[in-house]
Amino acid sequence: MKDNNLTIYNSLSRNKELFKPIHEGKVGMYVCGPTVYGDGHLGHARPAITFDVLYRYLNHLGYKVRYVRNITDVGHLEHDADEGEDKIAKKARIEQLEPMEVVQFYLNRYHKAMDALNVLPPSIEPHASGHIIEQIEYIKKILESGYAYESEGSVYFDVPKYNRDHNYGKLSGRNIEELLATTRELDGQSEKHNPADFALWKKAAPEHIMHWPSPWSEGFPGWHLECSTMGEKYLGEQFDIHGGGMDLKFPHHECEIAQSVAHNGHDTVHYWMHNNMITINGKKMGKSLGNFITLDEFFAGTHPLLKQAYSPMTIRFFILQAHYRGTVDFSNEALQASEKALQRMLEGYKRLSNLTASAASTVNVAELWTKCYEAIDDDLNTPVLLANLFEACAMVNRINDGTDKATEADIAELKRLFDTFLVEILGIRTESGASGNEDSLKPYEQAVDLLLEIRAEAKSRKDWATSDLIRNRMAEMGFDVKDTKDGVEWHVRI
RNA sequence: GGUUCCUUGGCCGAGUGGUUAGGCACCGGUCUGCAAAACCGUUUACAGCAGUUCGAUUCUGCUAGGAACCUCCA
Repeated sequence: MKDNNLTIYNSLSRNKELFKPIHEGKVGMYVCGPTVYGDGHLGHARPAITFDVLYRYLNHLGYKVRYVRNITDVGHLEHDADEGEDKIAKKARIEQLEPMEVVQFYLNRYHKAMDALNVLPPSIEPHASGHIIEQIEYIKKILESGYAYESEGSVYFDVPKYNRDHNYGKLSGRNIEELLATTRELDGQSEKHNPADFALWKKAAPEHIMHWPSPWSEGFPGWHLECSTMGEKYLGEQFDIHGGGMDLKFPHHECEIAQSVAHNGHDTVHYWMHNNMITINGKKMGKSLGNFITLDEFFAGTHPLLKQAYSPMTIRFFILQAHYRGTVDFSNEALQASEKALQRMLEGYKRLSNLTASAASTVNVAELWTKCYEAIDDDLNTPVLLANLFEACAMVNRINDGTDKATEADIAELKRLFDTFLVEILGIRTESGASGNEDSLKPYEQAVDLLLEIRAEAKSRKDWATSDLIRNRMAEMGFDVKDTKDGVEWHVRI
């Protein structure tokens, strides 16, 4: 177990706080996952990567982490549908597919994209549809506590009543009393007692495809219930970290807090973390605005707004170059800059293996270690961590050029620095996606070396035409070939 | 209308009451068959106004512009 100096910005206190787990040596974290009725877009990559880095870092520190990320495959009502039709059910009907077929289709694609981005799978990935019984039990208990009421086969959470005993709005900073006072008269005929009330259980309309039996009606669970239920089921009545996008703060997370308090009598989550949005032309990239670019479109370069394809690692690097609590604006220019920056970093990493050791060092590697830990400890300041790693890169290059010297021990420490922070914690892949184990890559590498031998031979005859042909054609295939004073360097662009 | 937040050099993007962010691009030099990379060097900042201060990009207030949430959203 390492010393823990990790500070986390807690949305609840609006301050950076030193991270202290509830149970010594263990961390429970829950992150709101995707609703699987469409392909994941760049915005979905943000929380996945942000909390992947947190997960990786907590593991690095020696914690035993249980990371739960849910799959929403039921329960989100569609606003513009009169009957409160389930989004997944609606899409299924349009496409003449079983709802679960749609879920599975998009879930598989989501997993594939996450894998490409080198996002580690969570410990548990529970589906809302697989926890209907738990959600019904959860509702029963809230009804017993008196903070919910049944109405026309649906069950609603009684926000005004809850707010009299507790503070509804403490996470999002909303003054709910004003809201209650101003909106009360407008909505007299609703089955809700108050417009601010939200559904825990919703009676299904006859044409609604996904529904389950319950004590109140044939229906489906409310919008916010799954996270409270599954979080508690897998992490307990109290756990350490709950993450998600900033757009979920209200009402989703606020409702979660209310549900949990009504259910257990106390708060569940110690640290609330929210990643900011990715914007496009200054506006949030989102499903409802229709201004999103899917991850697959980025990888293939097929969207009209894209000037080229961007590799998954470029996307990951791009996201890590900004702090998770700030917005980050999409543009081809920014992505291209990230692509080049990533290449620079990877070349430095690669060079590390071929450095020549000296008797004494002119570099200070220990200081870099300290600075890297300080950066990640400071509320996951990945841009500063990357800046430090670029400093390490420059160090490697200077040692390579002979402008600086390093002992064998320092070179090993430098290598360990990259392996720890770049590979293990930031999750940057340093090898191209070529699949297969080391042994199966051997023939391929030998073939490349052979090709470059022929080129070297051509060069020695000053046959520039042949030499450049090989280099140019290889560049088209995705190889970078560079002549250095010590020979040729090559790698596959990631 | 309510709540919260943002405005940094050509672009992206950190950070701080006085001292280098970093990346990309640009320019000059070294190296090179050419290129690329690398190294050395140079250049371009903190929206505007007022205040607090010995000193503010950093604190306070106002103005302008922009965003998120208040409805499904990562």
